Amino acid sequence: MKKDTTTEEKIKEAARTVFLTKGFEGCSSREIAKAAGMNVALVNYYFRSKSQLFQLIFKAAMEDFMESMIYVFSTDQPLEDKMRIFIEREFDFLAKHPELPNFIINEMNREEACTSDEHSQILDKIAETGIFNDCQKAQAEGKMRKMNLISLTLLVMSNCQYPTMAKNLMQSIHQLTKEEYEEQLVLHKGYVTEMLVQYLFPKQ
Amino acid sequence: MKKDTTTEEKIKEAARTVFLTKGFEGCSSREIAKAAGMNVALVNYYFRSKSQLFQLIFKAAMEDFMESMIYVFSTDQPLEDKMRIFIEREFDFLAKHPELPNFIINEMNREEACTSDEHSQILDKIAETGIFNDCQKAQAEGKMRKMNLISLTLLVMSNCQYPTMAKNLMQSIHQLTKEEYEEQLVLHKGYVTEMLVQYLFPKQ
DNA sequence: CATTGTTTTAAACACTTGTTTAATATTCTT
DNA sequence: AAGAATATTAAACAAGTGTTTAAAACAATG
Repeated sequence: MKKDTTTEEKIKEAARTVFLTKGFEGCSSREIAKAAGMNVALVNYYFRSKSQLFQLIFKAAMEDFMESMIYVFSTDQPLEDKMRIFIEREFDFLAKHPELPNFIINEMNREEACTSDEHSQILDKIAETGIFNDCQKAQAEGKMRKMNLISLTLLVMSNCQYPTMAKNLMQSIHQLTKEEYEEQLVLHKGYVTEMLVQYLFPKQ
Repeated sequence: MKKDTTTEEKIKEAARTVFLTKGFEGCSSREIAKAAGMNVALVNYYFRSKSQLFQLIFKAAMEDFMESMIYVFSTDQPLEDKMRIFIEREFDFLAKHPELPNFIINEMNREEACTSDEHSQILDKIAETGIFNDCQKAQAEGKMRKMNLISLTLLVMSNCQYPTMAKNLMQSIHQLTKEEYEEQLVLHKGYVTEMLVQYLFPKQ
């Protein structure tokens, strides 16, 4: 009978934390095995190679990365409210998974990174929520600033993700403790929300 | 007599390009030597160790990273114009050095990264331009939205740097060629300028 | 030219890397 | 309980890692 958490899953969990904090090149198979309390050979026994294990983790991370967006977009609310809730949730999510954006962006920059074909389906999933249609409709009605999808996502992602990504840099520059910066993030979330909503949904 | 570009400099140049594109962990001493057309031993002959060479490169990169800001801030112009010019220059600079922000943020996240003490002087250098005083004055006069320095820098850096950092991710998601994304960046620069100026310097 | 000091090289060092192997332990099936 | 299938281990593999060494090539100085 299989244990409650199988060896395979233990390795996968350990691999996730190690890969996400150190990156593919920044860690060794033995480090992952050690973190899982397992023998090195077991890593390859279950996942054939470090690369294959990594691709598994990366794919899952990418889905986590996108999941929180999808939910909000699917709800039935005014666009402006959706934006507010999305930012709120995104900051919350990133507070819990602060390594995710750096991890994904870095590994996308590696040469051996996964082919680009797979990631276009992300957009499809988001499109399924109807958010993009809503935006186009709002733009046609003059309720939303006219802007293509790329810039729209860029504006939102920039302001939500960068503050988490640059945590150590900002702490170092401004001489802040971990706690002080986390407080700052809460404050910043307010500015970001206000700024984006004002700019994307101009009044009068 | 010393050659026009000494061996030492050749290695330093090669190290810069290799480190910036692949990161400290992503490359080997031999790779750097090869890129410089030199023997491995020479790297350590001139720089003692991979780590010491890296710290040299990192420090220089950090200064490049900050340089473009300083200049604009030192000029004698209205704050709003400074902001516009800064964003313009920052996008230009990042188009020429797209690896810089990712490099710095990543290496800051490594455990063995340089101590945080050194980086606080960055803020001092920026402070010397008087930009922060100008901001406080403008805020006191009601010409600029009240906001602490951290959020102010975060807003600007987020919107300038993230679009470059997430280049591969965005290209992949939106199925864009390198050239298409670069065009998009020019367009996006306009949105960012408009949004930040409107939000930071509200009219009426 | 001989003798310095400096620069460059090939080779070696000990160690870590990803991966495989062959033996052992454990679990499952009958 | 016996045998087959699966899971786990320690050990080994070749290749690559950062770094050092000792000898060679070079340049400068007397």
